[in-house]
Amino acid sequence: MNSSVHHLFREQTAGKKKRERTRGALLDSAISVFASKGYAATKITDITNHAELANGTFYNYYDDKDALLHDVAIGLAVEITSGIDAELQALIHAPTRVTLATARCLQIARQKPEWLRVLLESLFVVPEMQSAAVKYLRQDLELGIEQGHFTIEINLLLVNQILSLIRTAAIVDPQMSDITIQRTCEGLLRLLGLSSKKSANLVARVFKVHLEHCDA
Amino acid sequence: MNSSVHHLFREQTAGKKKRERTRGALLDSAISVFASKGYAATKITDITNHAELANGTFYNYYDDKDALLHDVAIGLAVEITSGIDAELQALIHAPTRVTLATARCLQIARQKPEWLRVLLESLFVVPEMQSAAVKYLRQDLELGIEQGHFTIEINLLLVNQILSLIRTAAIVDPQMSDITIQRTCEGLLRLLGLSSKKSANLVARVFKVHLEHCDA
DNA sequence: ACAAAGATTGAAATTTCTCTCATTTTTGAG
DNA sequence: CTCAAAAATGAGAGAAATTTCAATCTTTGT
Repeated sequence: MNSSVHHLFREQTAGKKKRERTRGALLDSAISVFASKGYAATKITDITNHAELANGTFYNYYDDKDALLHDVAIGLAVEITSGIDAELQALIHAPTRVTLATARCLQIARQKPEWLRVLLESLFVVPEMQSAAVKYLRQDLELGIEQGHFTIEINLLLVNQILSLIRTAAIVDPQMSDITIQRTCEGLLRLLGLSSKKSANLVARVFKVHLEHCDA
Repeated sequence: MNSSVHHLFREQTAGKKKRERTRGALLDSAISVFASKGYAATKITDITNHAELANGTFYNYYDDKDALLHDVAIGLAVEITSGIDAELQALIHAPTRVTLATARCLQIARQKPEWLRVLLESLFVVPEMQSAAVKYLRQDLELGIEQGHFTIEINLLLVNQILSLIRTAAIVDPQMSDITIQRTCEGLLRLLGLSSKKSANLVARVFKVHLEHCDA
């Protein structure tokens, strides 16, 4: 049906024993089904059908849907952040770091729309997702304040406001066009205290330098 | 159990015929139950029990939960916006209008936490809520651009970003303390292009002039 | 006060999932 | 290839909701 569907977990478990491969199939199917029907509306049999497994097989691996979402979310988070983290290594300018991280995150959402949708749902079901996101962000925010770029106070509300801008992009424009990514980055920088002009300039520059060969 | 529960719809239908009064009871109970258990987890019988009606009575009024949420959301939206709208009549300074509207909206969320929680859930189930919110906001955004205060481009993404800041306040701080309201207003103004300093000053001023006798 | 229309009731049929487990099939180490 | 262990199966019991509807009660206009 959709040749662009990715199989993160099946790839990760390709060479391993049957048990791990089946688990991978369940996790990949969970991503597809959670993304298309929403977590709440998903039934266990939706997932096992999609994975072409018997309904009972699910219970050899997980106690319930929540436990499955937990593993899916952790897996996705590790996959996404490890790549972005590596790319940011050399960057010391906090606004650039934040912009690039956000843009990369949203670009992944374009290539793999299901991933971000599932991750965003997991924020409210898997508590450790929230705190992991907060931890990552806070470092760059502190850096930006030290550097004098961000003229705001760091608090839990602000961090959640930032996450909500990313969430909003995914909801308003599931296709995640370049313009949506840029506007989201600009909005984020304005939220952190940069002027409209500086935000627009920085986003333009970051796209030119780091993202020009990555268009949809 | 909770003397602070409001009965918007029962009040609205007090003098009317039985049919309308029962509908009002269902709507008020729906607000309570949706807010306390969440929309997805709410069963029809939760609502009829809360309204002290037989389970079958629900089906004399609505086909399903969605139809009920629709009526609840419309009713709440009208109630909230009409009050705020009246207060904003005389104000012509767009940033002040936006700040005051946001602050009032969040103050209502403090007094009637159930209302905002239900409204926010409805944004993704009742499509016309989204467009109604957009219509209201857009006027003030255009005004602010004309006045030279907002240095942004109006688009669907921006409007949803604004709504998401309000949503975030409700999620992060359900108590809706004054500090959360202020930070949300400030973040909103920064998102619209005001500097951190101007945002903080304006919010302080608006709270002093319009909101000083309204503390929790 | 009366009766027809309108509204409510709650037991029971129906639907929809979850979860178990005895049985069958597959796997992979020797 | 063999066979014990591992994994998968899917029918069905059980739990939890939804929905229907014939019977009953309440309202309201006259």
